[in-house]
Amino acid sequence: MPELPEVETVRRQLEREVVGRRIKSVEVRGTRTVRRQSPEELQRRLEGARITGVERRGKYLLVELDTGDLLVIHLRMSGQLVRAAAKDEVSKHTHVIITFTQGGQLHFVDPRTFGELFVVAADAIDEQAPELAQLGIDPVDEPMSWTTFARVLQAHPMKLKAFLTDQSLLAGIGNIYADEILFAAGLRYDRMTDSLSSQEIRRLYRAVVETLHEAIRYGGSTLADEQYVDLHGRPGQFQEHHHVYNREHQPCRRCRRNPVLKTKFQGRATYYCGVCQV
DNA sequence: CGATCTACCTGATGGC
DNA sequence: TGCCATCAGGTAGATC
Repeated sequence: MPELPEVETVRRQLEREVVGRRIKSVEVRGTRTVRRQSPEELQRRLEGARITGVERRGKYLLVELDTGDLLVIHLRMSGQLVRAAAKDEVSKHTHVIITFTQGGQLHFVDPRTFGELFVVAADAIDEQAPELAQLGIDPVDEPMSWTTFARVLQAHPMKLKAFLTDQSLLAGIGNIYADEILFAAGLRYDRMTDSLSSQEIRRLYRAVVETLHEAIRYGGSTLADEQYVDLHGRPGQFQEHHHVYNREHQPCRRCRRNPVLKTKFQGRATYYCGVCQV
């Protein structure tokens, strides 16, 4: 589900909706969502804390607390953060309910239960959450020059889609946006990183930055299963602007003649135009 | 070291 | 209808 644009959409909404609020109580249901520490520890460290900010690194959300702790949230495939009222009915797959002292709740909903919440001390995050320390450059949060991009690209010979989705090199790009970025750059998913001309490197760099920002502008992508909705339960709109993802057999939006092709790469569906991408 | 697979889950969909 | 296989935005860990 959520990749950088969806997580960033939720981050911006959280910034408006929950910063300044104090956590009154935390209810953990089920055993999978809070698995790195006991639910009791998570509750103890959250209850009474005031939220001071919401940051994002790649696909991770970092909710900053006035206690010096961070609430780290990863939505994985099917996680959602949804605002709710105490009187609202709690859906079947709601695994964590955070209630604020001023009223209102935040629900963590996740049918597939791959998503995760945990609390760490902000100053111990690198030791206690090594997966965060390993993240590469976030192309939206940490704008980089195209020469920096080129250096990272050329230092790691691999196929372009593997490069784009490697969270330790660039943080935040997943299966949808890798395909959309490669289409925008006019490059095939299986081109090698070290085979690109400097013009192609610049095209890819521009495509990374522009595609992600454009997707954020449209509130991210929601597919037919509606696994991604924003804080207010609303779907994104960027799927209407996809050029290749989920468009197998439909005409390429650039050349308007050739059908979008679908193949499998690294076990994932991969969409591309066999003519416009070289 | 990289690549390839498998596991973690529920639910939707399509073929028979 | 039902049953079974396949697939879905992600990532970590095992194995080769």
